[in-house]
Amino acid sequence: MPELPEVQTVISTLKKQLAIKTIKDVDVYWDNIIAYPSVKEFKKIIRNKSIVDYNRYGKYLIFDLKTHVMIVHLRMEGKFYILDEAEPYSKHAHVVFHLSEGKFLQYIDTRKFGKMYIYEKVEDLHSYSCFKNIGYDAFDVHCNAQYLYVQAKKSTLSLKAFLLNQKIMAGVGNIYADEICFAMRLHPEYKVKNFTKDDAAKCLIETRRILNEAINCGGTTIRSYTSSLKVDGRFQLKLQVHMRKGEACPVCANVIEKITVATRGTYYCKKCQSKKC
DNA sequence: CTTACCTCCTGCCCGC
DNA sequence: TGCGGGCAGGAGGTAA
Repeated sequence: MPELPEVQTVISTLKKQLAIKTIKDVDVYWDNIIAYPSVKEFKKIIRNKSIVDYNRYGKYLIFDLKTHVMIVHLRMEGKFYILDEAEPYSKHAHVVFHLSEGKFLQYIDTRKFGKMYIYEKVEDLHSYSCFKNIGYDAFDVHCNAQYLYVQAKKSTLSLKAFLLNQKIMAGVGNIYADEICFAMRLHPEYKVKNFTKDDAAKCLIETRRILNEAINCGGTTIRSYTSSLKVDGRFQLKLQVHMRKGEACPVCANVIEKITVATRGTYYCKKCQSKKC
């Protein structure tokens, strides 16, 4: 599923492959993808708007339409394909943007969980209603060790749930949460209330290191893309524990286990990540 | 305040 | 082979 690094890769690719384009029209084949405003309003606002920039916050893509912004969350399986006029639509294309210069931008999403929003552009991102429960992006300057320490000390959450909580820090999903727990050598159920200042600092350092590695990985695959944009699991090659049930821990060779933490499938090494309280 | 559970969806995997 | 059931999962919602 697309987490911060995958979203960053999509943004970089859109920026490179589309640059500035005008949206001539939009087709919506599944209304529930459009979260705000109504489908009718969405279509009306977007027509003849130019996309002047592409940005990211947490796991959200932000299309800068000068007077407005279009914000997209890919959720589980959302992806964008850039097509030329003659190419056929995918059967999972739920929203199709007709762009200038004969380009089409298809939004593909087999599970239809993704969401799109359009707002009038304002200075403060957090005033968009879709961001009202979104905390600082993992790379935001406000997301520092002291901030994480304060959040951890007043939280009842386990480390994994803390990392997944977008209200605290935005961008980490199920895959990278497992990798961060492993890098910290802490059990995913470790209560973050027990964090020391060093733990908070390490949490931030490992989070950013892992996300950056994944971004660099995604970045290197871009040049092999043709007309379509796909973010597949190339980073999986580098995953230490996630999806590795039954395999040997890369550090101690103990068998990696799968449990459920915060209702999510969670992979960890019992030996390396034993500290649990 | 927290926590537990439901909803949205489809593809895939399992057992029969 | 095919059919039913269970499962996975980000985030928002509601109930307790």
